[in-house]
Amino acid sequence: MALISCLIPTEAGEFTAIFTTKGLAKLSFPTSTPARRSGNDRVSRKWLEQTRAAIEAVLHGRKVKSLPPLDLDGTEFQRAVWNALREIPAGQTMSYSDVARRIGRPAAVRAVGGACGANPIPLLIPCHRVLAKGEMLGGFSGGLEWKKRLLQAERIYFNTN
DNA sequence: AGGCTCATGACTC
DNA sequence: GAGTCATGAGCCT
Repeated sequence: MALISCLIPTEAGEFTAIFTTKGLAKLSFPTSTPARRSGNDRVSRKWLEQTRAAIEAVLHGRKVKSLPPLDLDGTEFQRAVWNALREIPAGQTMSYSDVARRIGRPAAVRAVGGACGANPIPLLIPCHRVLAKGEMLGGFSGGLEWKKRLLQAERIYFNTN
């Protein structure tokens, strides 16, 4: 499967998106050393624009209108978790145990954390809306600073210690 | 098959 | 509040 790496310019920097022929497979936060080559001319303008608009929406805490098709690579369990995350509306949160219950595996709390960490498409699959018990921050693959920023954009309250 | 790591949470002092 | 433990899934070797 061909992977096409694209640069998505936003006000928060250049995100890197990886597309397959079937859809968006991965999204990475801006890095200090951005990829020199981009395949932006090899994927549909529509997908690129949907991706860019969706990222901007989340950065501003607004509802995402439309997403490109997603081409997710993961186990059944991970997909179940990711699907549950996509049902969390902007401005709302769930705890890791809430998510575990939601997918019918109430004891798989830690595994939910693992699946969140394996989420290939942060922001658009809103793993930042998953907090630990007591509105504690928990973790974030892109770094806690990003998680805080995204939560603040959605006016979501969280505890710090 | 076994061991190790967790973005957890509940429990003990 | 620090220490400890059960726990499910994933990723090694």
